[in-house]
Amino acid sequence: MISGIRALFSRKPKVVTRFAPSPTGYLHAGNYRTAVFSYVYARQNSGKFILRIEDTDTIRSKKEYEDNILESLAWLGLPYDEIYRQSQRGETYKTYLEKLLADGKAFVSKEETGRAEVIRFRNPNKKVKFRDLIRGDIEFDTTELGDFVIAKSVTEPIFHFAVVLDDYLMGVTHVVRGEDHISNTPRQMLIQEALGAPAPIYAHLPLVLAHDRSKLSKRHGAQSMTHYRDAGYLPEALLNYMALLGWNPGTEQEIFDLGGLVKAFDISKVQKGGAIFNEEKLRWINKEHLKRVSKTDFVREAKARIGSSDRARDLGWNVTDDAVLRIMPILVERIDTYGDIDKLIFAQDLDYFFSEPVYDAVSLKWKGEPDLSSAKKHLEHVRAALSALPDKKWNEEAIKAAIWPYAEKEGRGPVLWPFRFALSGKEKSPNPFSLSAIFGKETALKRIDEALKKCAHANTNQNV
RNA sequence: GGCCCUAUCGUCUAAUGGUUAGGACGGGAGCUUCUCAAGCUCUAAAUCGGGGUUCGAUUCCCCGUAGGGUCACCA
Repeated sequence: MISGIRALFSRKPKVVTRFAPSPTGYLHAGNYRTAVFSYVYARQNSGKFILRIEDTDTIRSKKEYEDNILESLAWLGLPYDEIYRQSQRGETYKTYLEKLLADGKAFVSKEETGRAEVIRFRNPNKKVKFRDLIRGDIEFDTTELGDFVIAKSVTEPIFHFAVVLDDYLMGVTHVVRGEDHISNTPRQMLIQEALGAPAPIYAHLPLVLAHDRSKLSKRHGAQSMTHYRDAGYLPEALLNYMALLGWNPGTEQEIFDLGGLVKAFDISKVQKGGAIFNEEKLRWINKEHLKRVSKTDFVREAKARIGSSDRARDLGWNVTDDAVLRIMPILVERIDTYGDIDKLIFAQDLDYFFSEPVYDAVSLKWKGEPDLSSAKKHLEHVRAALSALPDKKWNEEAIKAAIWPYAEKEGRGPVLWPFRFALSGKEKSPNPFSLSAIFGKETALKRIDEALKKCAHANTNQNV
């Protein structure tokens, strides 16, 4: 009773998970997904999420990698409640290592290779079993492990020892990690027992695979998360995609935000087999999230990309918030990621929004027509119809209504092609009604006038 | 090789002892406002093999096979 009340007041979370990357490489899809599942599991149980930098390998650990991991997690929106670095916990490891030595549960061993002395664990040689949240019961015979090494010296613990002690001391209740750790689990449980620590609940996630079905790793097919950021992916799309890789809600819903994920996630429904990372699907999910991005966010990002492009500089574009906002619908339907905006710019598909089109008069000619007389006639009609349209009715629907009956009568191609070409100067572009609406009446009419001038000019030249 | 894990369309997956084995991405075809994009509709595409158990197995069991992981004084 009393202890129950005390527990109530100490507000100790009943679930504590951790993400424990070693800073020996950038954060990539494989370890990111482990972080996602670990984080979501903690959140949905009102638990605590710990970030622990496992930098006991002083030779391979690098500050730049730690920075990359922290930066990626911040961008992806997975805040941790506590952070630890194993390199700062030397005293703690020393204390417990000495205790194990004193208890005879570990011993200093003379070596023939490597360094002269290391600390080995005295293996009780027994069977250990545990119930994995994802895979069910797993049993190992630890005899084959021998007296394995747990530290190079009392001040230099290695992975297995540091992990077990830290999880114990930090109160980690659920260890969510990759399947590649399944075979590490028995020896870690042996260390727990020697330390008198309770065994946490394990959940071994299936691996994220490269295209050849081998484990995704830094040197094998994995891109850093910051790479996806720089390529213009949305963090919420990465979160959504990675959550779906190895898990699904059992419904047909595929688009989730973090809150939805926390609600729907069920660790027992996590897949057992590994899953290949598929960028095509990621792109699709990114587009779905892009459609939901606020105008403000979209304009900020798109404006930055367009404004800083070589094309904008070379052609002297005036890239304003308003201009970007007007072309937002066109952009959204043409891109999967913000990075695709750069491709549109490079392909010169945005030129006509920011500068006057450049083209030859002959391009105005609809296919199969002998000369520009038809184009000229239709453009004149279109110009008159548009010019008669009041300013306040200058929107896509009204513009279409003003032109459509005429196009139906005269032929859509012969009318619409020169109309659109006059506005964009491109073989491929959005339809002339959208373009007119975006450009505004003055610019639209001016461009048609320019096209008409080209027609006249071409005819004159022909006559001479 | 030892130990461990896994096995449904190309990919991510749903279903569960009884379904025409469902969805999504990608592919193909068609429709839509000239071109493009987007959208919509349709379509091809899967239960690794062999034994059981069962009236009936994709589902349960066994054996193969395949793939993966792990066997460090890395994590």
